[in-house]
Amino acid sequence: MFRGAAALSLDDKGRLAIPSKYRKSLLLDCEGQMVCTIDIKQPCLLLYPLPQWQLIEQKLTTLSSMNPAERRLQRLLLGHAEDCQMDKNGRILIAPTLRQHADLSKKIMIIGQLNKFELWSEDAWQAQVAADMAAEQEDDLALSDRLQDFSL
Amino acid sequence: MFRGAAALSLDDKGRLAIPSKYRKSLLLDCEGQMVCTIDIKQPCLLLYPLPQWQLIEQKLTTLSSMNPAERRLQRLLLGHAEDCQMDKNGRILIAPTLRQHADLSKKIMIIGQLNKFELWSEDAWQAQVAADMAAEQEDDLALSDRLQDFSL
DNA sequence: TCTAATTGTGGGGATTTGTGGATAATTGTG
DNA sequence: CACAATTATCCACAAATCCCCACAATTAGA
Repeated sequence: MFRGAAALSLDDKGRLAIPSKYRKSLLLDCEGQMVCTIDIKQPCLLLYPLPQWQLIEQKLTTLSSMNPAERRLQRLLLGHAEDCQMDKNGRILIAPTLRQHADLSKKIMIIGQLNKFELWSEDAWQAQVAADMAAEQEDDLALSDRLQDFSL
Repeated sequence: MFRGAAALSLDDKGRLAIPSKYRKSLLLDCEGQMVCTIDIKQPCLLLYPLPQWQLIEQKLTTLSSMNPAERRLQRLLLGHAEDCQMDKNGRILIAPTLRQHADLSKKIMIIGQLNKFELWSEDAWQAQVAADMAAEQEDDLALSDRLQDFSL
């Protein structure tokens, strides 16, 4: 499972070097084959090892194409999904369309989130963290059931 | 289970020597592998032996990435989680980002908290203790159900 | 009180990693 | 079929990281 954040940079060709601590497990899990798509709630990209992505695809097929919200989710996720193959140096190429969605320029953050990575522009990530921290400081009167009993 | 507080110092490279009374059990439990992340309510860091951390990760996987509050918790905890491996001298390296979050400079407190440690700057720790003591002096009109029945 | 052992601290050097650029291969197009 | 444009592979340098050794300080024991 992936965790942690790392700063790295997109080069002129749009290549992104995966931090070496993740490379070994990616080669084992999926021989470097990944799928990148957009996040529908935040200005970031989601990067899945192929097996993890296939689970998502399965779930998506169970959604009804009659329900507009579910249909929309399918269209957004599948429509933006791009195959990414790690090269011999542990780098992947991010398609221009995707780069645009997350406003990725030179300075990038890659964030491990268990079954996937999130890709953020450095500025957007810092803004997000600040916003998240601020939200956590407030008294959450209506915490979800799952969070009520969450102990760290 | 860990308890007690100890003062120690970060060296120039950001390394922290774990007090020797904890080292043996850490080597047994997890061969010195730990995970450090931020505390979302307080300016301190949380340091878990790997097995303890994995329990947290399991709980995090049950949360929905559609619910904003649950997603926020995942992002903050996982996004700031760093692997820490004790070196031959019983030291761990604290990443710069984490140091910054808890405002850690030279003088540090490490606090045993059962399944984890807390890392505080010495100043912040003393302020926190004072604040906690003051809070306990007040009449707590709205004690939680669990505290109502708590006897020491 | 002196010695020995353990713990805390500092620093040098080898290795790995991230990044940029050059060359080779492949694809698409006229 | 040839040429251009894009993509992949390889190489090299610089920077950061890790690993090991050495010394100081403290504690414990004789």
